[in-house]
Amino acid sequence: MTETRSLEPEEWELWDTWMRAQRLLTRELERGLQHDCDISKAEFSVLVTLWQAAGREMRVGELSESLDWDKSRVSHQLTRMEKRGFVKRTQYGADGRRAGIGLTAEGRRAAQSAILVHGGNIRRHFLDSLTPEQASVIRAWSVQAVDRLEPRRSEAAGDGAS
Amino acid sequence: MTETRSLEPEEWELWDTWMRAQRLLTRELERGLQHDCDISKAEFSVLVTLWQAAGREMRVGELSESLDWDKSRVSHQLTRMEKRGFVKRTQYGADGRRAGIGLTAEGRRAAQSAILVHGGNIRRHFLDSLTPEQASVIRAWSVQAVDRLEPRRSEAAGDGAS
DNA sequence: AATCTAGAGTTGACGTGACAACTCCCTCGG
DNA sequence: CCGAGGGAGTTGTCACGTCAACTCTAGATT
Repeated sequence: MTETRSLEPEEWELWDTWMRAQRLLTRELERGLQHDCDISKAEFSVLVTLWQAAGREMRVGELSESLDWDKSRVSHQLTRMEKRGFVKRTQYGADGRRAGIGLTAEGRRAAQSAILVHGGNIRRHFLDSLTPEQASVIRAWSVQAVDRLEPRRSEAAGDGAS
Repeated sequence: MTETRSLEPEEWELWDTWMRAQRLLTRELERGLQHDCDISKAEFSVLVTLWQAAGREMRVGELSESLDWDKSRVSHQLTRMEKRGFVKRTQYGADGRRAGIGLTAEGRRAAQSAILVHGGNIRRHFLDSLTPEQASVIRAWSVQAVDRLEPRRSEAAGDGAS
């Protein structure tokens, strides 16, 4: 105990700088999203996921699984987005109350435009700042970290290429 | 504009995986902090910053600058932490109302223990997962990103070492 | 069939974070 | 002396995120 020493200054500095870089980058991107598309990062995530479902309605559980969000978080987010008119909850079965989630016309419009704009921002702020070597190291570390930290989804991660 | 093409699938996948890794890692660390030390990441940040001031009282503006947080965010956080008994606001001048911020005894205790425990968690979950090459690439990218995204603080980053 | 239970979804409470409006005091210019 | 302006902090509001408690339905048990 007395000499756990926690972290060496240089270790702490690596951690701190890395965290700071992430925070700055995500903040910048979120600001861009808000400014250019008037939607939040959370809204973007939901829009993209539903967009990728290509018109098919999703269930809350599917969204939750796919986004790796708590179900209640998804529910709260859907409530907010329903108020904004981006998504609608529909009845699933004939009698039951299970909700299917679909994009409204406005949701589709917002999703399409946001994907373009935000994609461009990601390229400008992140991808273009990486040397090929950095890209490959970061990719490798990320895959390894996700693998280690995310028990399920070990296979079928959906990464298709390479 | 018409053919921005947004992102290639492989670019998108790099971005997505990286974000996912970050999210998983920070979630894990935050859970550890909450579970082991019963404090949040935000509380930890404030405690550490005040701890590093070694007893000297700080001003809200200094905290805000040092954490790179909005001043109102600092103020809200201090209100909550004052309620929990971690910090206290003291009068600064003889007559004025400028507040100095200091740790309470309980705040000092919490800070000390959290720095140890959390440091260990950072090592286990992050530092130990890095090869030397990954560490150096990530360090380089982070420095470069912070430099690009954080106009002020170009020099005198305040972390002491190198 | 009556009930138990597991799963899906919702709700409420609360901490977190961003932004804008506000207060207070101090200083500067008339 | 008075009022304009500005810096430091605070407060309000709203969106986001987590946890625990709740509701409702359907399938399982008896």
